[in-house]
Amino acid sequence: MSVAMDNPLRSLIHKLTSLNRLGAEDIDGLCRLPRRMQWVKAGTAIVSEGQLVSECCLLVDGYACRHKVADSGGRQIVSFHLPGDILDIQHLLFNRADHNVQAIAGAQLVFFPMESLRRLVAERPAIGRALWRDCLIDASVFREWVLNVGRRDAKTRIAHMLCEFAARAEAAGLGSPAQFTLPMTQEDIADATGLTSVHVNRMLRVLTKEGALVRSGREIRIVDWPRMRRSADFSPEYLHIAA
Amino acid sequence: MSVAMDNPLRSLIHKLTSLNRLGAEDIDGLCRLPRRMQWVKAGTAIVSEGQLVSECCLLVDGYACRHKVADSGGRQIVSFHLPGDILDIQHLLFNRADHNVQAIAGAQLVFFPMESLRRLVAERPAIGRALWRDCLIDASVFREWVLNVGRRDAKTRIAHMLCEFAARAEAAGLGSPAQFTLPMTQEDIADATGLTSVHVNRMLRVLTKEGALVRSGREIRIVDWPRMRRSADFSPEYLHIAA
DNA sequence: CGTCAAATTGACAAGGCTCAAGTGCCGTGG
DNA sequence: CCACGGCACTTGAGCCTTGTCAATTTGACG
Repeated sequence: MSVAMDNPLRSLIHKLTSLNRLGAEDIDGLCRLPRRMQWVKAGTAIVSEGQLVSECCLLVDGYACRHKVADSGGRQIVSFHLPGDILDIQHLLFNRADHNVQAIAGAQLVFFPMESLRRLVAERPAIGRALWRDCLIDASVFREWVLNVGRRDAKTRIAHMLCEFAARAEAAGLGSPAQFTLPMTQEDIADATGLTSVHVNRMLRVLTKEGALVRSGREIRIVDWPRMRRSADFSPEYLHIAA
Repeated sequence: MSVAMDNPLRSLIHKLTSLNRLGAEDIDGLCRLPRRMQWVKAGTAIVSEGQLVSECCLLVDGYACRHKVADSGGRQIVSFHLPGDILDIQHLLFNRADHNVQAIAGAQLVFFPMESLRRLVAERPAIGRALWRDCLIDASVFREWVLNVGRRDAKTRIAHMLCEFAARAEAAGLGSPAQFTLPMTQEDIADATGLTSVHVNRMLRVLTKEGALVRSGREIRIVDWPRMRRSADFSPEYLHIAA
């Protein structure tokens, strides 16, 4: 089987397998999908709101986010993405993008023709179930973000965002949640939490002074995870990470 | 056919048909699903966070919302629901609820055993597609709410929420978007917009004084829809309402 | 060593919150 | 039919969290 060697799809297969049991034929179908790879540099717009979309984008390496822009010019990041994440599976059933997708750091992407993916989903229901489940998890995370941005104070919001990032990075096999490097600027954190970069900076410093975390540059070390969890009002259930 | 007479499912069939073309057998399958009806009074908890869920709840009449609660005690409504909406389709693939569902006003509900629904989805892919699309629309609405709560000022937020309600009420066949009656209290509006009820009250008055809308009790008349749309930063594309 | 983006810091302004009191509406029971 | 009670809605005053503006420092990299 070409599976184990099929590097660019390894993270995808790992994720889909964790979402729903897949058979050899399912995995084979994924590997046979036509695809093109592309490397993009930090800040590149991958999908733009209003655009007609005919490909599905998988993040293989690096980081990305999805965001919307208000009339006032304010930018709201609605999710961050790690390697293995599918960035726009919603276009399986929508033609037009209702939000933007952007690379945060440099990123390695794989594009699948949406039409082939649709065919594969029709032929292999197990893949459909896995993808559907992925959409439902996305939605659950959005709900938590509405709560985060709507009902938590600045310090808690930022702490929560950091906890989520840590938990998802661990689940994606990127290392311990106790220590990680953020790919995004403080301005990005501000856009994700509905704050300003100035205030994010202040609150990060408070969290540091309180001993919840240690920073050096963008590297974060969470000293006392249970305490951090508490002060972030973070419970990982909404991420629906398989046990 | 029993379809046209099958009153409690009419709004569901209408909605699913608008999401994906359904054949007679699909509709027949829906009508044959075992089901129980229940009427609940205003404020009833329909699903609670953490609960194991084995039924799927359809809102036939009345209004409901989904919400989460922060550590601080703050409640954040993450969506409102109108007749025809499925309140917890995510439990098709999750066992446990990650948020709460609650009736806003009195509501007529239909419950389907989740297991039968799973079987139907497996047998009738067209229904699966319609439901999947419904989930994707939910997710799109959540993204817009993250933007609304994260990056718009109080007045715009509230105006946006009203526009969304009006647009969805019209799509659900409940009347013109220019005139409608809100089922929720100002406290509910506050919990949906991440504000306090006091401030919601003040902003509603400002919107009224500015001539954007006319109120009498909970009845809202939007005088100048294009202007309201503009001051709400509202574009309905994210609702993905079929043309 | 120069450049540029990102991070940091301070002073001040303001949007929205808190607390508190009062009003109006509507259903219920006498 | 009217009095009562409860909930939602209003309104005001003062405070506080967060935003704004602007200057400076730091760090990565050529």
